[in-house]
Amino acid sequence: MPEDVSLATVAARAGVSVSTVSRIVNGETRRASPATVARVREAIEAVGYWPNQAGRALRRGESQLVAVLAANLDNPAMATIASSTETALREAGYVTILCDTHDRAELQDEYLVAMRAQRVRGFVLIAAVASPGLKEISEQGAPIVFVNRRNPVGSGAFVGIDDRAAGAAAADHFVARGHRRLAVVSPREGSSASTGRVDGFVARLLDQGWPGDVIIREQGEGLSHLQVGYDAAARLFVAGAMPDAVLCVSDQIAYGIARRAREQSLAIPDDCELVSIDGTPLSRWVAPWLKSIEIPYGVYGAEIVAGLRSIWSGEAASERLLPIRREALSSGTG
Amino acid sequence: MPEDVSLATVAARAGVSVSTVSRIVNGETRRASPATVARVREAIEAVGYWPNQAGRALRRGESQLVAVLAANLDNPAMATIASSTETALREAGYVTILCDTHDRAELQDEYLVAMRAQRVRGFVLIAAVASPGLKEISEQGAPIVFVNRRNPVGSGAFVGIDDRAAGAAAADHFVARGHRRLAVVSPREGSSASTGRVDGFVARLLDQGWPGDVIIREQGEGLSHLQVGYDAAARLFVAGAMPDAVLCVSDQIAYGIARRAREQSLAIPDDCELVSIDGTPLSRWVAPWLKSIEIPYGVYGAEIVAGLRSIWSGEAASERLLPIRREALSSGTG
DNA sequence: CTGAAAGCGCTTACAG
DNA sequence: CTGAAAGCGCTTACAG
Repeated sequence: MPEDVSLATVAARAGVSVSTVSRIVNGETRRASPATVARVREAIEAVGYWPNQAGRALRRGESQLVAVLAANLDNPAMATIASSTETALREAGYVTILCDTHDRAELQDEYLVAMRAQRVRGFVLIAAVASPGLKEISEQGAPIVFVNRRNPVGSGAFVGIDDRAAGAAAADHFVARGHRRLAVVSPREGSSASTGRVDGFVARLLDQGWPGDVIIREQGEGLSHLQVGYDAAARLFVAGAMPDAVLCVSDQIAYGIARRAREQSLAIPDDCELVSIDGTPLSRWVAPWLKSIEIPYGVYGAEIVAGLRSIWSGEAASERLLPIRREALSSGTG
Repeated sequence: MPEDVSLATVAARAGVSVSTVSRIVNGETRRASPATVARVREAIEAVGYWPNQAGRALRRGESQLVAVLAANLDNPAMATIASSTETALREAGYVTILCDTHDRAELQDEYLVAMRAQRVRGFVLIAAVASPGLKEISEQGAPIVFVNRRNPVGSGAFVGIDDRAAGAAAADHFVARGHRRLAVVSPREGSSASTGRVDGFVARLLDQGWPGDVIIREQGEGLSHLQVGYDAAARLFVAGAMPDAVLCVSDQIAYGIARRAREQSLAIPDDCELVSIDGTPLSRWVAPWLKSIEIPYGVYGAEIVAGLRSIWSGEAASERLLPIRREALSSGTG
């Protein structure tokens, strides 16, 4: 095991005090003689010194840890966001503690408490669920950035897309393609993201004078969006009432619908066009028939870090809406 | 922000010393009077005390942090392992620091150094790459569990499957199905897992007297296994030399091959059967044509924690080979 | 330009 | 049954 090398070890070897070593380690080299700096650096190298972060955290009263709580890492979109956040945090000098809440309120609270005990510098909540603990810490003003789903029990900094605009874009696409019977599928327990997308979709159609009864709003049950789509499609794909086109609020819902379509020998996209608001890279490989309004997951990390920084510097909670990409709508197989 | 409540706060409120509070917090209640315990517990509750982990780590000389370095969280199998590890560690009282090394040696080393500075209690390396830093810490005897890929620069505890046996099982399956022209696709830069699977597959066929020249060993280039499969399939799918069946060392390779097949209007599995060694849950949804030898990712977490524990208790590095499931081979569409 | 000293919050022998 | 004290490794005013 790595022997523990402390400031004192380095100081002894370099023949200086720990204060001096500490300053040099922290980059305060200008008020030390070049000779001392060199000697100390040599000693650091020689003994393989790395600052003990526990000591530093204790003294400074804060760690470099940031807690990222994700609802479900088995969801590729969530995993991609988590990964891009982790990368951006590392580049900014922070260390990511990742927690998978499995979309469960108690687990989320358990993590919130544990992370507080770690004195984390901030929280990133990817698809947060409502919970007493969340309410408490968000009211206390803990530094939290909400991702994809807005704070379900209050307000706060947010990183995501303009969900209503994305829904409206899908509506425009379907209208342009001449579809007549439209549906939208979302999970029964709707997050702010889901409801925003559905609402934007429906509102745009109503605005254009569509009769409400040709817009099917189907909701699905299930632990995963895969299941949600599969469940909803069972009610959607009934003879004589097939929709021409379906908006799926996520890629995984589209996968679930497609599975049901296969089982019922329906052809996607010939019998029914599917469009999602998501567009994860994986879809291009496993679901070439899926058209998507793309969410720029790759840049989430940077925005999330920017959000944390703005909170740390005392600015008001910001709302960062990233631009969606509609190019993939016009290409593809459909 | 959460005010910092320390042992001293609790002690003052309960009218006892910090020593007493500390003992009670740590469950050493038997040598304290019931009245005191009750008073302290009330005080803890009242002020919302949670032990500062930095203080505890500093004093104890070790944290409850465990570093999990994964090569690529965008790979669903890796994300699933990471998530199951995180869950198992939490249940065992540890906190997971997750790092995505993007399969890059320098990044892996950067993380290794940073995690050492955090005084993590152990490392979990999912698909480790060879790097100088890894060589150093593994030689120093740091507590490391290698997952899926064995230590590329030495030895150490391992959690994974019997790769050769899995390859052999695929061979048996193809033979039983009466296929004549067989192929196996793996990444060019092979990990211990890939090469083991390929070797086991080929060895079993040679054992049974197959001529070596009807076994195609194709390797693909690419950052992801998706790309690897897509690349390899370009050379595999040539008129007049089509294989009857292809073993893919991962699901993602199969997805890549399937994409190429679609582009060339080949029917999977009618023109060519695909079998993978992986069997992630997602495949059942997006690739129903894929048969798999299933790796039990769900139980990896528990085994990894068991591996860490055995290292901590001073036992010799263990090799934990989890049972593969072959049931999915005989079902499915193919 | 450099060092002695205090103190962050915790745990743990030790004394009583 | 309980408390005073030391010390984990660090940073930072303060003194020189």
